[in-house]
Amino acid sequence: MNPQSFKVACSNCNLRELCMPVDLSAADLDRIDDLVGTRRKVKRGDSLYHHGAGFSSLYAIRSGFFKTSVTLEDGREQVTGFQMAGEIMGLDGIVSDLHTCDAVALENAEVCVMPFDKIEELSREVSALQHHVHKIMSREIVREHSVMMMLGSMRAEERLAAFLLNLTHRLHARGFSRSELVLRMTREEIGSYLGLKIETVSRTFSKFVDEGVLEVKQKNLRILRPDTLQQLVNAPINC
Amino acid sequence: MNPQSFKVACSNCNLRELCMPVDLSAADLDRIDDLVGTRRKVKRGDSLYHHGAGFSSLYAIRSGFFKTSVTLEDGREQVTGFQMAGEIMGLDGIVSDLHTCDAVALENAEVCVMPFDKIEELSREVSALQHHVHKIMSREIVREHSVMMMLGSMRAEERLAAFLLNLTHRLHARGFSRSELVLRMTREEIGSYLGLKIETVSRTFSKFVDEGVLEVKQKNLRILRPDTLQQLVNAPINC
DNA sequence: CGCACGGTTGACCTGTATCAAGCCGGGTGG
DNA sequence: CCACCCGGCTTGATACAGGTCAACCGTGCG
Repeated sequence: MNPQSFKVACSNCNLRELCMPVDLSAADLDRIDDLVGTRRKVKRGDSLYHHGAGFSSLYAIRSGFFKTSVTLEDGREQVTGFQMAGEIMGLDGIVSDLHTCDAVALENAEVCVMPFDKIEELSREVSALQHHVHKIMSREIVREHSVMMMLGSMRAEERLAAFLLNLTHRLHARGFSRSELVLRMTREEIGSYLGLKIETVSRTFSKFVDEGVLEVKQKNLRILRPDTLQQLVNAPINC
Repeated sequence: MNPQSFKVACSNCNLRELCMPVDLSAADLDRIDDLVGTRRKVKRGDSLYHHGAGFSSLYAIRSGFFKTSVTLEDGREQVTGFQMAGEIMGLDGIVSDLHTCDAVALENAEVCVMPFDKIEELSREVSALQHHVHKIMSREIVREHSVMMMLGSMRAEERLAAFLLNLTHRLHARGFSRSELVLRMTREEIGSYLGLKIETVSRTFSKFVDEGVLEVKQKNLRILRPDTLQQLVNAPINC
């Protein structure tokens, strides 16, 4: 087999529109193909990087599903996000050249490794890429604002509703169903992300089922009444 | 008076080491002086920008104190941060060219207005600036992780302790006392930031006073036993 | 002087945590 | 192929941190 066929190339990657700028000239696209040095497979349960490790690259998820988390000295873990295909990981490492969170694969995954010095170098020459990098970081900041809103100002039901809507929204953008999904994380990980204990997550799922909003069969969910979830997210406090 | 004396210049700004790269050549420093188009004064209570407004610039705080917040449709406000001299605001606007949060001055303030297209242009030529911008955004992401940890996994006392240590840490970096500080925000704003109600914030302050950890006289605080606060948090303070 | 606003404190309530028991489904080994 | 086990999940009973409601206080300003 021709070794060329193994060449990593963004230009023919079907996730390109998710992780790369859209309006590139053919010449720029060619150069961007060089961004991805290698690919890396990560087995379910293994970590892509962990806190304290040196930072050198950003990672674009080609397939699979990750969680990122930070940990307190006493062992308390806070899940800071769940990442899926087309999303970029590793931004936390830029500021101090050390990763500050852990990234663990929740299912077998493959990522494109993009050395950050290469990204910076190419960004200086391709302004569309430069702006794209800025947007990715800004998007992450804005996402975290909404997590802060969830954690600081919402009740358990509202947090879970917001979480489910966010997941389906992102899955739908990747061609999956709007109403059916498979959770890749445990109830405990959902709880950590939402600032809730596992029992509360479970009870809230059950409540949604009782109300006919959701069908739950282990990790398989079907959203029967997305409108009800949506109302919960921006509902007045005493409903 | 010579109009030159009014020229905005980072090169002779005493906050430069806080908001600009440290190791610039004289030539690069010259160019960076052009980044700041204008300065803008913001009166206490006024907003620097608000959600929905178009994005065009980042802002470096020269003096004063700000809060940033996001708001739910039903009016619930979540304070996402407090910003002081030398810190950069406006990063939330990059992703969609619209601001998604409000920035309100908690005391009369002055900011340096840095048009973002200029920042990008100059970043392409001065790699130290480019990397600095990346670091600022990454730092904000990491900061928000620790807020998520606070909101998701800490109890009221721990949150307030973490908040106070973070504030004094940043104030100390600006030459202020490690143990005495003046709160520029209300108890309600602290509560919003920490995901607590005003009564809980007040009670927790009182508890710290009872325990001899803190002296509180309205907005004036004196930290008597920083070690006790540190133990409560048992985590390194980032940012 | 008196009002208004931010803050404190007390009494009580409730949403979520905690503790505990049991269930379910998938994997393993006999 | 079944029995068992184990990890993830659910459910119930109870506890408690923090929320809610309400009264009051202190300071600063008109």
